[in-house]
Amino acid sequence: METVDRGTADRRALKHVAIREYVRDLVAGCAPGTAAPSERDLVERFSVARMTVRQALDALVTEGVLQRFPGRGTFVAPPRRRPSRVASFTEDMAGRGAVAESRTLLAEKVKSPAGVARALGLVPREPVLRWRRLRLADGSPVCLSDAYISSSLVPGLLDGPDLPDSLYDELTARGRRPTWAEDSLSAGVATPDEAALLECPEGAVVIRLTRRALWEDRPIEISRSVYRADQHTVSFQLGG
Amino acid sequence: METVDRGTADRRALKHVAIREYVRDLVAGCAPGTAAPSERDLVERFSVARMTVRQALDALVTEGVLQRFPGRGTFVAPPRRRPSRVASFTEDMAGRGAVAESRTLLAEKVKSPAGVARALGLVPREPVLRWRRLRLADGSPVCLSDAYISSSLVPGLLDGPDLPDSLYDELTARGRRPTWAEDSLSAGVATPDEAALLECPEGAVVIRLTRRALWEDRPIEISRSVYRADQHTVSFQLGG
DNA sequence: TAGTGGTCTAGACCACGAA
DNA sequence: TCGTGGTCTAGACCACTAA
Repeated sequence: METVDRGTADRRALKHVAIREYVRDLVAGCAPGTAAPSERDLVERFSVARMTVRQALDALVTEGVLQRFPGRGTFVAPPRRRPSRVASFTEDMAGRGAVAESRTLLAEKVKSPAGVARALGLVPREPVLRWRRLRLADGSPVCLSDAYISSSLVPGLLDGPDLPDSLYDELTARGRRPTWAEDSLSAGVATPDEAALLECPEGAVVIRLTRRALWEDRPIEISRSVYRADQHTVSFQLGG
Repeated sequence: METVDRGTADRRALKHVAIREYVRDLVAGCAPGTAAPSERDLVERFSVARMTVRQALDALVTEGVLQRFPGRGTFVAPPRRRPSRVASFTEDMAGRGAVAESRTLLAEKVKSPAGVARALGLVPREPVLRWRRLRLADGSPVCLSDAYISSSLVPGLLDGPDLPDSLYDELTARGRRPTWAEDSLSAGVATPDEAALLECPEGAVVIRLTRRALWEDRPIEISRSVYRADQHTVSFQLGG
């Protein structure tokens, strides 16, 4: 077979990407079960080989946007139930229709305590950022959080004149948003200090949540949070 | 181009599947970073077109078994961090190295209460299975669970002479294992009844967990469980 | 029977990485 | 420079579904 194509790698003009995005737009907002264009339709419309169309549709099928039925056609897939993503307090509150605020109690570079160093995979006493905050939803205290952040991955995070509003927004902006996390949850009662800050009775039931978050398999944040149990429920979705 | 191939759909002999499984076996147990055969090697070995090899490798890349690096080659991928799967109490305990047991307190077909009917997507008063159990780990009481199961999806589940050991094993055997679930978690104190069964002081801190589990987008189980907080921590993994 | 997706061929040129 | 993966062509036959 003779030369067919310069490789089409003219950059920024990948055909399968163009087709994929065309179809994505086309079916955006369509009800599940709506028919997508057939592969041969797309071949004609874009004047490409069928393999190219299939490459485009394969991506959408893998993403869960489309579903193929041999002999029938390609259709908009029903929305996929997904396991929970790693969410920040701010996002968690937004999902509940509340506005998150926080009051910084402590923001400093410290020598990592042994437990923190182990969890973050650092040498003990290696500097880490510690950020302790009281977190509020619609103005009332919900949770007390104490986060240790691996400073080598986000240099200068707490150095600016203003502290970031949201840790995860800041990590996202730096391309360091956690890609995976493990949350461990237990219940107990508030200590006097916790009670004072959370404005609840000493001995009130609280939920304690420890998070270990990784970015690309590298530990980036470990935090302990204490929630007033009378004002908070933790929900999460599990995959099949 | 003339006829090349009978379609190869001779059944049970899909080339890309054969190649995929060959490569999967080849790299099974290999350390992350180990080189996989190059695409052109596989083309020669199997005497197929390169597109066919790519189809095979695409599947393994999507699965997270392999990673491709343009210009370098294809390599065994590092193990992927995954979000939590829907686990049963039995599996949860096994993961902690404990043996799960249970004592059935109630197993009956009842008219669904309004709340349960709503959660399971049933008509109120439509029959559902109710299964209330005390659950133990290595012999000591850990949790009290009360599950409602949509009987139309698993007819006769509690009718046999013996009750199943594990609800999820039984659902799995019937091809009805939940594919997705949402767990909601709160904390509180034990009621006198709960305290008696869990063998803990009245007023002890407990974790309350509600699960709504779906099989193929259809609600199949809703349950409420009460855990002794002094003996239990709930962990879950979140995806990126 | 016509149309759909599933599989496959036998080439091609490209950009990129390592030597 | 050579080998790798990334992209693409212009066809082909198959099984399956719906009319």
